[in-house]
Amino acid sequence: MTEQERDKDQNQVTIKDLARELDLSITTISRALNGYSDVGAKTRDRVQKAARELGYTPNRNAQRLVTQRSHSIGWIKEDGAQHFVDPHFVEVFAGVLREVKIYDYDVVFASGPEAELVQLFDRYVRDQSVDGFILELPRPNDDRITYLLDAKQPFVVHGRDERSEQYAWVDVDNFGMFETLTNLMLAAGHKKIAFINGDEHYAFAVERRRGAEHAMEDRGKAGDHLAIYNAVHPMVHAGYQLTKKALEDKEVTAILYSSAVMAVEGQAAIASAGRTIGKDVEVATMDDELRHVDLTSLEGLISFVRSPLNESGHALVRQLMKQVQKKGAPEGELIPARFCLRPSLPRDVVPDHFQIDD
Amino acid sequence: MTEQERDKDQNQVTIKDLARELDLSITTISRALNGYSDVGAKTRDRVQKAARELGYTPNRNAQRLVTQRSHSIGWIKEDGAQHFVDPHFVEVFAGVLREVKIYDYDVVFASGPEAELVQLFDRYVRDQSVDGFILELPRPNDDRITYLLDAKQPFVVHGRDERSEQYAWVDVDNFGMFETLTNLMLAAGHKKIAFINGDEHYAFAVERRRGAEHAMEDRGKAGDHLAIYNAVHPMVHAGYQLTKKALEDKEVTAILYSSAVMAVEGQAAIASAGRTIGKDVEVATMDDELRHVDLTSLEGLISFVRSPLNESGHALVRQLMKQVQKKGAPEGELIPARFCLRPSLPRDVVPDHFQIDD
DNA sequence: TTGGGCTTCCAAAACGTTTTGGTAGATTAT
DNA sequence: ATAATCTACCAAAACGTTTTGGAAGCCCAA
Repeated sequence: MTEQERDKDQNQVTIKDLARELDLSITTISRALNGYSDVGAKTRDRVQKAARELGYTPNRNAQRLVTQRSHSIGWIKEDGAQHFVDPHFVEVFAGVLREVKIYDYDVVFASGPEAELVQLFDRYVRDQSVDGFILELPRPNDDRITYLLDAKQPFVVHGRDERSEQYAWVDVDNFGMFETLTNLMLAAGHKKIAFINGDEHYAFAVERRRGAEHAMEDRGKAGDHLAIYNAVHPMVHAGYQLTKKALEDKEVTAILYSSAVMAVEGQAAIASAGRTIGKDVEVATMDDELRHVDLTSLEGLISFVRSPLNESGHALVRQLMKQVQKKGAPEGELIPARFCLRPSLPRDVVPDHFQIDD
Repeated sequence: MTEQERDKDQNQVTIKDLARELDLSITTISRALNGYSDVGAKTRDRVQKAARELGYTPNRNAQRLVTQRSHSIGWIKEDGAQHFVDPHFVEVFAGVLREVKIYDYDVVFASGPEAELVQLFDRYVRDQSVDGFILELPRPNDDRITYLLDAKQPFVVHGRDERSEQYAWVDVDNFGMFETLTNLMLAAGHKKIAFINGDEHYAFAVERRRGAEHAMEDRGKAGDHLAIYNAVHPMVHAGYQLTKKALEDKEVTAILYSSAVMAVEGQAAIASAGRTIGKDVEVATMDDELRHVDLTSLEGLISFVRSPLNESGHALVRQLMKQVQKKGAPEGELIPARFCLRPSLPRDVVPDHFQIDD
């Protein structure tokens, strides 16, 4: 075996090699590479140059052991859950992966049956193989949150439950967004509104319904009506089917969608009901800016509330890192939303904390 | 701070604690826990009992350092690629996550721009933070494969390129499946066949086309015709659109789909063209058994080639683990496919290496 | 001259395991 | 009785870092 082959095979160059090469102590090498001030400028440069030339990369496993930091965050998901294949999840995932690189962190991903989820978290905690956790789609009184709070582990939730004071979360203003969309439709004179919502098994969908209902109570006049339809797994083409159903009521003149995927599907149902978007029927949808959903066919015809899930992914990592690096207490972060409204809808109904794109 | 709180906070119980508690050496503890034969049966039991009771969990970071094994595999994906949100990817992902648990391995996931992918692999290799890699959708003469072969790292590819002799891969018989489907249609007397294929930017789609074409050359008679349509990003509802286009040729009586997603979408286009599935037009599709695609509406009406992507995920891990644990050389693995055929199609056309479900 | 304060370096301990190369004592074979 | 083998244990080294607690040399002020 030649020297080169050995190099390539495994013999990583270590801090000790650098020390020998430069005739310095390993302490000095370490501190030079980590930019401490107690090493002279010229030796620092010498060390860094040598490190570059010899292709030194610190061994993460040694660092992990001594610093008690893994430089990894854990993302544990329920196995077999339908939301695993949800395009929304993948979008957040992509955002997270992009953001962790800034902190030089890795993401370790795992899944398990719902009943073993807490055990799984516990193993990662005791393992010390991650420094914190991301979790999503909290349920009421979520086991996982209880465990992590108790174990005093850094974590961040995408969404929130009733204990949201106690931990870091990232969420959008689900209530406010759909309250406002409903108000917009009412203000534009629509009396019967259909709301094609998601599965109310999840907190975000409940919040959205509550927001819409609150607007009806608040601003709706006698005779105004809100009809809610839920897309429940494993309904296929729920957007199409539910729109069709909604339009059986001929008096419905406005439709709200909880997801752009459904809005796109609804388009065909509206057409086949003999209605015309933007004329017979006013449409608005939540738009998470999913990459694989092309909305160009709807651009200009309907209104949007935009809040990119990518951003949520970034925010999740930032909130988690803040805790891991002990640079701040856990806090909630609301991802802003932008309203892109058709001219037919009155701007002044939108509260100030939302942005309006024109 | 009470004792309990300290416990909960961080003070993990180590092997040293067990040694002190049981008045044994740490060597013996270690060997007892790892089931070596040079420790007596009763001490072994004592140690394991104590470990359980004190809640001992070996520190992975220490193990990683000393064993030079990370017990993790790396999965690095191109950032911003459309296939990130592909439901097919998520299905394989879920399969991988389920299988790694058997080996007590973790998955670390990362993404990066295409141009930096090889660098990223290199960092993980030099880091020693993973023991091997999974990669997918190889391109001709793929950089990543070149790098990993050169670095002598264990890895496994989902799909294959022209160097498939040199590394481990998991794939389905794309060529054979579509050759057979085409033969089936020809044998049933169809003269004009439409093939709604995927994006031929990827090797699997090219293979499928080649398989179909090969059948035409081999078995087709004069006047037989194969029309190929490719779903290319960012086409929306490609299944619907391409089917519509395909049926403009009234002589087309058979349609093959490269993906069940498109077959479901095609259903509506077939209906709106005034044709009836199973009567006017014979349909067959590849079915990767995606969880979120409901095929019940097509059951019995069309034929399927089934090859669950979950299985591919499992096989990927098995092939990789074999290398990591030095239990075998890299080899290719073909995931079997099952044909579920309508009665109108002749069984005897299907080669023996495919299974037929009846 | 003495002592204090910088600057620049380093030896050694520590992180928590696994593994190597034993040894002491009991058992068996000669 | 002695040698060989087997059983059950252990001390110490190793993995590759970071961090602690100096120390040596220098400059400057008193």
